[in-house]
Amino acid sequence: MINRESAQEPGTAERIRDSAATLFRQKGFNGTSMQALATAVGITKSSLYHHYPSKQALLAEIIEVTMSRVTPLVREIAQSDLPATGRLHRALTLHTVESIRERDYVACFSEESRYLSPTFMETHRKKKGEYESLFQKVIEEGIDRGEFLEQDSGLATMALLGMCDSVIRRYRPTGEYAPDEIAATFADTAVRGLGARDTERAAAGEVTR
Amino acid sequence: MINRESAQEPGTAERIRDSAATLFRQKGFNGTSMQALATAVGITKSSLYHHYPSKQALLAEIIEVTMSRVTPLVREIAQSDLPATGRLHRALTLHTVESIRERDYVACFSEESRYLSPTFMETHRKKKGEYESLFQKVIEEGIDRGEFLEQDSGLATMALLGMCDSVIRRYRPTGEYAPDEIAATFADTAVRGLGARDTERAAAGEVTR
DNA sequence: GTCTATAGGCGGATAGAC
DNA sequence: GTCTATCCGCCTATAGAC
Repeated sequence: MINRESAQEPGTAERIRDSAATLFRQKGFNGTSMQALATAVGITKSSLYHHYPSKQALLAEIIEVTMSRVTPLVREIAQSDLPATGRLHRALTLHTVESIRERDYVACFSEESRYLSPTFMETHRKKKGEYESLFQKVIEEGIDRGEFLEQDSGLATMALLGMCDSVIRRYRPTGEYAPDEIAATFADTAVRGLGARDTERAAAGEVTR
Repeated sequence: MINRESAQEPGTAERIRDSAATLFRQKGFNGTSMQALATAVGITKSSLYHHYPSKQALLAEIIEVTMSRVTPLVREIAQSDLPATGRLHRALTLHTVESIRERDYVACFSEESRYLSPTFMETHRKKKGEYESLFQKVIEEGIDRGEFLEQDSGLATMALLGMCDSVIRRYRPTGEYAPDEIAATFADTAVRGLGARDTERAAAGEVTR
């Protein structure tokens, strides 16, 4: 049994998905036409519909693939054996690095998912909630153990994920900052923002990706 | 000389602008048709063009109005006589409260400005840079005076503004949090994230709006 | 699996009457 | 300042040949 997906040559469906993610991030979902996508891929507009039943389904697929890939990685960190401070730092670093490394896909997830039709949206909302609750639980544990200051964990989760998500809009690959540098700095600022005592030790458990 | 703009009854141009801001935030610039806007205002599509020459000009006007209103308020705080920590806290609180209170307009500024045509974009980029540099300068002063930890002020500005901007996407007016509460909490988290020693004193200079 | 051709509607914008 | 009528191009999506 050969696993085509994880292998070398990308199939047409995957090339379409990649180009779509890039265009959706650059021009927005509603600013990208199927014609423009077809041109980018190098096939005709009609051929797209052989691989995906609709533009909506294509967006949904991009988002789904992203969630399915990143969620387990964050879950593993969140459920590991470190102090909450270290787990939060590692999870946020991973989240931020992925947001830069796979920015086309992640941008579709965080910026363009609002254009999902009601059917797709329902599924998406649930999975996104589960993903963010991974972070919130770590924050709650950190508060309970006295690693972080007493505070509302919902607002804290909003603040920290909002901060890290912003790299998608603000990061420029030509810029002066390396992805790892940004991710580490953001995670530092984040855990310090919750009132963590020893940011240094938290950073020690950094992910290298 | 009567100032029409600041008075009671909004003219048609202003009603169009308000409706447009609401729709652009909800459905996105490219997801909002001139027909939908006309219906929301209660006039015909053609009548819109008597007040604004194009959809682009309408978006540009919304963004311009927002910048012109908020920038002086932040500038006054940034150039006031408080320690950097207090100035940053007050400025971020104002920024966040405004992002909630005038979310339709601010969302057009922060989320939809990317759809501006090159002509309008150039002007916008400059003014946005000036606005954000107000925050960056306060952060730099805070670092120089030892109020904040030694760090890259550009990344810090990205992180903090990204965090506060996220309320636009994440805040739900039906939610459990009051605007002031969110703004104060975010500002607390932000200045703490830079390593400010006394967040309490910073919060003392809170804005009430 | 890709193509040509086309359906059928909606997009932004304009002309010109009142 | 608002209307009706209209231009024309582009939109998503489908039919059906190869």
